Parts: sequence; C-alpha cells; structure tokens
Amino acid sequence: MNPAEQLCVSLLSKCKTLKTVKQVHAFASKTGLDAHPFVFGKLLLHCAVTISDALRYARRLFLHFRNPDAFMYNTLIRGLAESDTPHNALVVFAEMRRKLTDPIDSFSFAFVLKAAANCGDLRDGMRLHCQALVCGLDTHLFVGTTLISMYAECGRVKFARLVFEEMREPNVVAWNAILTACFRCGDAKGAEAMFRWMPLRNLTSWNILLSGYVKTDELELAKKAFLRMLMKDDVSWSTMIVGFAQSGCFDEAFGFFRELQREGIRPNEASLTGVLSACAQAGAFEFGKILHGLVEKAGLHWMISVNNALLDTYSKSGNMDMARLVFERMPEKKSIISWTSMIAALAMHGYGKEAIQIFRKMEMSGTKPDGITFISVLYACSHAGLVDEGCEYFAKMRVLYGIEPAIEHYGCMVDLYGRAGKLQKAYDFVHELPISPNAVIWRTLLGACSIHGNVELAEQVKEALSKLDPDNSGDHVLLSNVYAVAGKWKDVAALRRSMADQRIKKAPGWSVIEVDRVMYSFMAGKQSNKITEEAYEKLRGIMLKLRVEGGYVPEVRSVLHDIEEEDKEDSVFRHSEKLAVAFGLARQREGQIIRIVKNLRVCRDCHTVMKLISKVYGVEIVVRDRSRFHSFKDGSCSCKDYW
DNA sequence: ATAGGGTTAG
Repeated sequence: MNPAEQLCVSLLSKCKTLKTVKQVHAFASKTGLDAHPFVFGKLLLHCAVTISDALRYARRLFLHFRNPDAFMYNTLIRGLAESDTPHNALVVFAEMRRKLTDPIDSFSFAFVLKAAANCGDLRDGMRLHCQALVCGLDTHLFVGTTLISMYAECGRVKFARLVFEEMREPNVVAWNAILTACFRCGDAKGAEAMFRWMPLRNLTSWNILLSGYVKTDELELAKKAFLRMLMKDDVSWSTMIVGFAQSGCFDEAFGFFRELQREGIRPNEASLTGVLSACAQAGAFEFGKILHGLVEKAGLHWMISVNNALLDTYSKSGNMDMARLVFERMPEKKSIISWTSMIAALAMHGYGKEAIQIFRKMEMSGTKPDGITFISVLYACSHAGLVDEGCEYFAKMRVLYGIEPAIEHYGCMVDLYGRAGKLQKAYDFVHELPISPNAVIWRTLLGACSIHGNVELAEQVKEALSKLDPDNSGDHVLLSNVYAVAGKWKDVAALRRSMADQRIKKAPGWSVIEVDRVMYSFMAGKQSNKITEEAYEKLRGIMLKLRVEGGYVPEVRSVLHDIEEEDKEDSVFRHSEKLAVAFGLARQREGQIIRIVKNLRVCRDCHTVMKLISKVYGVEIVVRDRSRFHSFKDGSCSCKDYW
C-alpha cells in the first residue's frame, strides 16, 4: 500500500458513523485511491459492518466484488451476525461453502456460530457444531469458545460444559465463556464455583461475576465483589450503575456515578444511560441537564441509546420541550425504543392525540411496533379518554402486526373502559378474558370504581383481590375511599378495624422538590423540622389567600377516616404535595417553574388547590404523579381534570 | 463483560 492508501485506511478506522465512511469513500474514489479495490474494499467493508445501521451499505459494496475471498465473506458474516437479522449470516455462510473451495477456517465458524447464538436457534447451532467437528475445528480455542456461548444462549449449560471439557488448554477467554454460560442459564452456584476454580482470571472475569450477580438480583453480592476488585474499568462501573438503576435504587446508582467521576474514569454510553435512567426515575430535572452536558462532553450525543435515555429523562422530569428537541434531532435512524419513549412521554403529559400521531408517523417510517409500543399507545388513549381509538388499536395489534395481547394490554383496556366510566363494559371485558386476570387487572377495575363511586362493583372486585393479593394496603384504602365518597362511614370504620387487625398500614405519601440543586422531601403527618415548619407557615398564608381570592372550598370527600369536618380539612391540608408547593413558592425565584415529584397520585383537593395557586400566584406548577404529569397554568391543568 | 421504552394503586 502506498502512503495515500494507508491514510485512507487509518481514516476509516476512526469512522464512527455511516456518514463519515461515505465521505472517505467519496474522497477515495475521487482521487483514484480505490484503484486498488481489493485492499481498499476489504477495509471499507470491514469498517461498514462494524457500524450500526451501515449494513445495507456494506451489502451493496459486497456485491461490487466479483470474487470475494474468505476474509470478505467472514467480514460480512460477522456484520450480519451482530445485526437484527442474524439469520442472514447463516445464509451467507452456506453460500460461502458452495462457492469457495478453500477449507473453512476457524474464523468463519466463530462468526457464524455467533449468528446462530443470536438467533437462539439450537438446531442450526448443532448442525454447525457437527460441521466444525468434521473439519476438526471443534476443540479449537476460538471455535470452542463460541460454541460454548452459542449453547449458553440456547439455554444448554450441559452442552456448553461438554464442549469446555473437550478443550485441551482453555485460555482465559474460554473460562470466561463457560462462566458466562453458567450465569446465563441460571446456574449461579455453578458459576461461583467456576469462578473460584479458575486458574487464570482477568478483569473481564470479574466483570462477568459482577453482571451475573446483577442479573440474579444479588446486588449486595455484586457490591462485595466490586469492593474486592483491585482493578476496575468503565465496564465494572457501568455494571454497578446500571444494576442499581434497574432495580429502582436510584440513589445508589447516583452514588456509584459520582464515585466514578471522582476516580477520574470517563463515563461511557452504558454508565451514562444507566445514570440517566436513574435520573428519569427520580425525576431530577437539574441533574438531568448536567448529565446532558456530560454526554456532549464525552462526545456520545450521536448514539441512539444515549439519546433515548436523554429523551426519557427529560420527559420524566417534566420538560417536554427538551424531550421533543432530543427526539427531532436524533441521529441516523430512530429505534423502536425512541418511538415508544416519545409516545409514552406525550401520553404521560396528556397529549393523547399527539401520541397517536407519532404512532402513525412511526408506522409510515417503516418501523414495526412491538408489544411495549402498544402498551404506550393504549395508555395514551386511556389517559386522554380516547375510548374508540383505544379499541381500534387494540384490534389492530393482532390483526395488522400479529402481536398477541399480553396481560398488560388487557390491563390497559380495562383502564380505558373503566376510567371513561364504562364500568359494566370493563367488568364484562374482565370476565371474557382468555387468561385468568391478575391482581393488577382487578386493581385497575377497583380504581375505576373509586373514580366513579360504584360501591357494589367495588365490593365484588375487592373480594377477588383479597384472594389474589390480600396484603396490599392500597386496595384497602381504595375501597375505603369508595365507602367514604358514598358516606358509608360504618363500612369505613369496619374496614379500618380489619386493616388494623391484619396490621396493614397505609403507605405514606411523599413529595420531593428540587430547589437550588438540593432535593427536599415532604411527608404528610407528624415529623416536624425547620423545613416543614417553613412550608406550613407559607401554606397557611396561601390557603387563606385562596379562600379569599380564589373562592376555594376544601374538598374532603376522599379522606380515609370518619372524623369531624374540620379535622378532615386539616388532613387534606397536610398532604405532602401542598407542602412542597408552598416551599417552592417560598424559596424559588420568581417566574421559575415549580416542579414536584410525588410517589402517589394527586388527590382531588390538591389538584384543585394547584389550579388555584397557578392562577392566583401566576406561577406554573408541574407535578409528576405516580403515573403521569399535571401541568398547572392559569387555573387549569394539562390533564383536563381527567385522570 | 456494561445500555435505552411499558399496565394499576395508597
């Protein structure tokens, strides 16, 4: 190769996107550098298949070569194996065997086995195993290792172990493969033993141990192993961050991320998506913006996964404008996750119609929706009162896309009917389900009864629930609220007694507000400190002003206990979201949006109060519920009082 | 070896 060709090659190795590959390609053909098409073509192809979304381009290039050799076939097979159509790799492999007379080398087997593993097709995998055996390559280090992974992917530890035992001198990579295989097939004990026996370990072995623990929900064990590690890399850190984020412990995820930064480790795409997901769960708006900055700084803004996480974080922390911006500026092709996240985001913020529009756009773009997409669409319909549309899409998912509805989809339908007040329809729907309803289904129905005050149905539903999930405090409270609304105080009292007897406690509600990068949390009830005192003080003033200027009358119908009217007033007065808003009004700069995250759903009275505050004080308040957003402005809410 | 989206409820 002459120096100019070498320059091209080194340029190519730095390419991260299809666009840059194409630029180099164009440059090369313009200056005649591709006069050496074989050398150059190989490398271009190699580069193209390592980049996601570049496969079609790679295939087209491949067709330009009349007599591709084994290396080129291998390269294409490798790319296809990693793509979302790994089966094509098997097809190309068969073609290669037909056309090439050279013996198949270990690389070909390794790549095509990878494809079989990604297909999860045991039969293809075993056929390839036999072929490798005939070629005498099955005990080859590289091939044996991929055989182990293939069997692990198909859930056959025994076969994986057999292959491993046949290998004469397994290296670390092979040991790591069998370690992974044990974890993947659910044999954690075997994996631990394997880890202890390993004659050689590297950093990867430790990381496999970490991720194995994380996947089996043994976070404490993962933490212990993590502390024992002398060397840690970004993968080790990512594993911990992601592990904690996935099991909802966002505080610990934040902790690991901060520590990673202190150690001077560069955050990669996995650690950033992990911490962003924790951020989305916590609804931490300011922190999310800081993380966005870190994404830019790390140069990872071109990655789809990172953008998906950013989109989700912005929407779940109440900033739809930024979420939209991220969505529109997404690089290359949007993934199914991008579309679904956007649909869910719009739905959560009460833009049901727009969510459906995005779904249509997705259909037109040629991306096929999956089960989760439909959950989001149905969720959008039920929370916007779009009953007909919901039914339409429910039918569509099976007829048009061949997706069989799962229990979650049925749950959405029950919610769709129930929320809209079609209780009978919802009830019939539950009785006609092809699968037996779970607690969530009944709870959805109970929620609908509570919204629409149907005592008889609520009692029936509670009966079914107490068989499936008797200890759920929320269900008792819900039924009690139905009684309270109907004025059946005796029933309320009886229910309270039985709750006390069974030691079922009502879960406390809390609200969080972020002021100057500090999170303040409020809980209804006893404990008082300087912060809550300050909030109470402000709240008293607010309520007085609302009565005088806003014509506020406390709404007390959803109070649990049979107590005097005044006490009921006091009880709703203490709700955590009111305290948080009061604190926000006291401490935040004027004109700043007051953002609150709550663990339960807002009560009717608080909802009214928020609307009034937004009008009387001229502020914008954004409250994140357990399941959606309420954006209060000029005396009305984005949910249009339908929630 | 690490990633991103989803039903109900207090």
